[in-house]
Amino acid sequence: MINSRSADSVIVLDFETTGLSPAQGDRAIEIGAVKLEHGQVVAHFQQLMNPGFRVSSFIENYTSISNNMLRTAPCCEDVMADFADFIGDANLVAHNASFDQRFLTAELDIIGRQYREQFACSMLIARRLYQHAPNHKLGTLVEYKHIHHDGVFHRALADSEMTARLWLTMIDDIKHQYGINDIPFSLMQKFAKTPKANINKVFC
DNA sequence: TGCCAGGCCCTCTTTAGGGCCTT
Repeated sequence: MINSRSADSVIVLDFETTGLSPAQGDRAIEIGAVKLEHGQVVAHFQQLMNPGFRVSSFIENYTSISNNMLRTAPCCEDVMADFADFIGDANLVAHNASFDQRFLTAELDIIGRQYREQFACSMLIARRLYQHAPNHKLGTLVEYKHIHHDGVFHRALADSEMTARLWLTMIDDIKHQYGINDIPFSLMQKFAKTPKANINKVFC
C-alpha cells in the first residue's frame, strides 16, 4: 500500500502560477519537483509552461518569470503530461499543500489525467513541530532551521528543493524527539491533521 | 465598476471572525 511507504521516499513539488485560484481561471506557469528515495535526491523536474495569456506584473516581479520567458515555453498541457509521468505513484509533499493540490488537480483534469497519490503538507507539520518559529512561511522556516539554500526564492525548483530539505529535517527532528527509526508517510499525514494538544500521542 | 481562493487554526468560539499560508 502507498501509505505504508516511508516518509523519506516522496516527491516534493512546487507550482508557480498566474494567481491564487484555478477556479478563477489561474493557470500554472512553472512546476518544480524533487524525487526523494530513502532521504536522497534521485531526480529533479523543472519546466516553465505557457498559460496562454499574459501574466500580471505582480507575478512577473514575484516569481522573476517574465512574459518573454513564457512566450517560448511549451503549453501547460504538454508539460503536465510529462509531469504526470514523472510523479507516477509516488506520495507527494508541498508547502501549504492545499494550494499546490488545487493546481495539480486542475491542470491534470484539463488533460484527462489523475493522480492517485496521497498529499502531505510540510506547513501543517511545521506549525506543530516548530511552534516557536517566528512564522511558518517556507523562507522563514529554512532560516529558522539553518537549512542550506542558494538565495533563490519563488522559483519552482528552488522552492521544491528547500521544501524537500525542510521535510527531511522535520523527519529527523521527529525521529530524535520521539525515539523512532522509521516514519511511515501515513503517520506524517496524521501528525499534520492532529490538534496541537494531542500531537505527542501520534508517535507514541 | 468593483470585486475576485480556500483550508487550517486560534480565540475575545461553536448561531463567528480573522490571521496565516500559497501565487
